[in-house]
Amino acid sequence: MKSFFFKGHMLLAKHTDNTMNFREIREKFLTYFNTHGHEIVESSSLIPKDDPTLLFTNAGMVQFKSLFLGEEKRSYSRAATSQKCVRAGGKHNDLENVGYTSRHHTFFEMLGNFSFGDYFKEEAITWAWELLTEGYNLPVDRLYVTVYKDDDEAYRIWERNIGIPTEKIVLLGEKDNFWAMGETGPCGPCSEIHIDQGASMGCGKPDCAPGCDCDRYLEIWNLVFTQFDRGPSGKLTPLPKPNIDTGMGLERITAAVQGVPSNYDTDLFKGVIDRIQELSGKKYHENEKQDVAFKVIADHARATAFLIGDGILPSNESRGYTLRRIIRRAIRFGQVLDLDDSFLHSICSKVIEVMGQDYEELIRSKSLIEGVVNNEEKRFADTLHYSMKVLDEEIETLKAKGGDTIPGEVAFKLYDTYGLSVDIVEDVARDENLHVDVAGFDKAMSRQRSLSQESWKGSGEEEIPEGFRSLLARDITSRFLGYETLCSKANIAAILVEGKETHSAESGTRAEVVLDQTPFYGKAGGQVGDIGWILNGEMRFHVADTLKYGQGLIVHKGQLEAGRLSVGDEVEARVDEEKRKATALNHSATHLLHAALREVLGDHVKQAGSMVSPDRLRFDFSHFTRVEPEKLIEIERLVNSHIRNNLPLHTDEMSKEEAFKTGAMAIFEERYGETVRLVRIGDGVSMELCGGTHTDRTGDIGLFRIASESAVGANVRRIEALTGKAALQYDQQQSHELRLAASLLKTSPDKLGERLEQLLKEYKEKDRELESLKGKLLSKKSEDLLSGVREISGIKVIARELEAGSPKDLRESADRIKDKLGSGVILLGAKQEGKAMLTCSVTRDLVNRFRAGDIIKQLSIIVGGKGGGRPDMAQGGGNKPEKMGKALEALYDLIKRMG
RNA sequence: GGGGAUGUAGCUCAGGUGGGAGAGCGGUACGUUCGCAACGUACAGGUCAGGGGUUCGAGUCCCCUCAUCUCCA
Repeated sequence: MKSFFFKGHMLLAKHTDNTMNFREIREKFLTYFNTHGHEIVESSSLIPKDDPTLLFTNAGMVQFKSLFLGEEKRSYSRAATSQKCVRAGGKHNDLENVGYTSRHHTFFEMLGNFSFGDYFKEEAITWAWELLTEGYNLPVDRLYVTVYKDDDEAYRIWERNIGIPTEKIVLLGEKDNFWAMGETGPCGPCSEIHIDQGASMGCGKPDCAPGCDCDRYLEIWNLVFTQFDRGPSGKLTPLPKPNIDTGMGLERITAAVQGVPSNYDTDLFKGVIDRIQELSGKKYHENEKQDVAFKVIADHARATAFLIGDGILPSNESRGYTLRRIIRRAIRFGQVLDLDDSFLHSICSKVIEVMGQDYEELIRSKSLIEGVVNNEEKRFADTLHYSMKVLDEEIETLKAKGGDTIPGEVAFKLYDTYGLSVDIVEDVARDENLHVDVAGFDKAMSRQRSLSQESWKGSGEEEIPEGFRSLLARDITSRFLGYETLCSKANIAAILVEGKETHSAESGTRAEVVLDQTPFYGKAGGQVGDIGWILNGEMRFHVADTLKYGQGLIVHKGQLEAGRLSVGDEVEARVDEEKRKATALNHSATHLLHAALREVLGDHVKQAGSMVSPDRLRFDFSHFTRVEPEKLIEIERLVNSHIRNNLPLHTDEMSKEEAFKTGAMAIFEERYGETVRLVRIGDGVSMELCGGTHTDRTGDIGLFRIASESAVGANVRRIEALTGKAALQYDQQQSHELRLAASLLKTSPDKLGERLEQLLKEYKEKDRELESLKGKLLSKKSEDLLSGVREISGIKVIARELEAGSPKDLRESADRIKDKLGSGVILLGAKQEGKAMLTCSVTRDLVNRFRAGDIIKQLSIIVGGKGGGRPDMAQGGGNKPEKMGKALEALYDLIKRMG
């Protein structure tokens, strides 16, 4: 990597000590703050937990939000992170800008240091300056700072303590330098550090300065001083303990340190761009249009790899849809570089290579990432094909009308409904010598935007209820004893009734109880909460469900059946043993199933959701197609053989690093603490990080049966299965049904298939026989009917009532008579369930004189209804069957008049 | 979360205003042919996504549900 700087950008990198690569830059940041007492916290997932307001983690402070709000306490009050962030979709959306600038990304890493009521402005500013100028050796003369106009304190620190000349301190207003989490809540002024990239990068205006929109002054670090609480009225109240929240994009600081003009010229992107060059045969920095494509593909490949690595799969809604758009945008720009065949997965592999050493989730998901991207490339080709067809039709109708401009509405419909982007429409239009009304398109677009914006309610992520947030804020948690015991003594730590804390509860009330320690397992990791009882002498509280909030708040939800409950009481907590044991069997079986799926279907299989209850287990996993029945049998067989081998299960607590070294599987959706619990089955059969409760040996499971396999959404399948007693019951039920079916068919279960085939064949033969008999009967009848033919004005006319079950039967009778009659008018009627049906048929030679449709319209009125049809055949009816005779008779008069 | 589109034979799809469920490809059988490809003939294959409603009558109109696609947030 070092060679990159020397060879490629020696000239650009003249002013800094440029031997640092991006990993060293990241490392330096973290160790710098670590030596200043900061806890180095791992990046949280791109899926924000417990936060309905966000689609993706988009800043370093996201995982600390509850600390800033004072809702949670941790062992540290200073932290530093390098946080994975995505800005695409949702409130911050940079997707459309990526490629056209040197700074925008959908995925980036945010370096940040945070103070939770600990140090404040002075330290934040001093450290930031020291790290930039001494740690990273950025040239002092090119650094500028901005300060919020009313923030005298920060101004003073910059000027006096740091010694920045006043002409290099720029005062900015609310828009640029005042930060708020939302309409209300914590907020405060901020101060940014900019680097002057030289006049050649700028707009050249005389008043160009930090804060200008051009590229000359690049913001590299934003220091936010959260010192106020904004009330609903807009009034700012100083916080008793102000916070620090800073953010510095790794990509930007790397570009600055390495002295390159664009983030895409840093070693973060070098390998990825090289791979694109190899695949396309095109060179980066050769032509502007192609460079856009290089940037888009490089950026989007990073976002794609990281999003899938955090468990997001392409779909047609929400997060999954944003991922799909990112993938498709990359594919579309691939066409600019003549990258037609599936190329993106190969770029993603390169991303994994470059970033994987610091983000092991990428390596763990390698085959999933490649498989998903491959699959998406195929799907995209399908929708493109379909939408192009619609466009062709639109162009055809446009040309037929003699127009030369594709209306904005049409372009919008193509985009909105069929997913065909405007630039593709424009390309096609150019070939056809047509224009596109882009202004009209934009108008339709902004209308759609405002409509959608109004309806945004949140991402659907559950928030922790208010009452429990306040318990967490006071550090009230419960020690979990449930791995070792199902029954223990405990003290009541809190009681909530209808979401509000209270000191005691009377018999009969529904309540939520928190104990200082408990054997009850709170719903987590897919395993349902325990049920059971909390007892004390006369007092009897039935626990119907157990929930877990935050890191360790376990809540027993249920009803006080007898006695009185008060905070501080000593009680006995007893879990329903039978239910818990059944759950444990299902949970251990889930691990075996997961392992078997990976063995039979491949490494791309990853848990995408799970539900473990006493009755059954449900397992959702990433997979691209239906699981064939043969594979299901194989999976079932594999799990059962592990059960018969009666393998031991071991659980160990260890550090996260240690656990990952063992190669254990971790589940995307879980946020793990520093110490994790590793559940091992046998000798390497299964290793998963899991907080759930398990059985001691696999043999306890007894029997494992897959009950169903189905689709949940794009790329996700679901298996439902049973174990132990439930599996046996299921089996017995199935074989009972089988025996019943066999005995009904007078055969044995093993010959049931054969017998059914034979019966179906017979059934078909009988059906055919029935049809032919019906036909014979009809032609016999029609002969009878022919005898009733009357000649009116030289036209053969038949009007008769017969027995028929449906309009179809009537029609067929009429057809037969028509065949025999040669020429004439036929009217047939039938009664059924208080209704009258009529069918009129006119032979081809007479349709010019008599129209069946007209005839039936007039006659249907007589039976109290309506009718219609074609000239040669028409049907009608009404709800007065008693008038049938009159209607039939009326035909003769009608023919007389019309003829 | 809000909007648009699609759902018909194994596959790709057609079915103006409500009035006999179709085509092409594929499948099976037979034929032309030494054989293959090709062609011809015949046949099989359908809960028109599911449920409710309007109507004498619904693939078609209305309402609900589901799945897939797509745009916005």
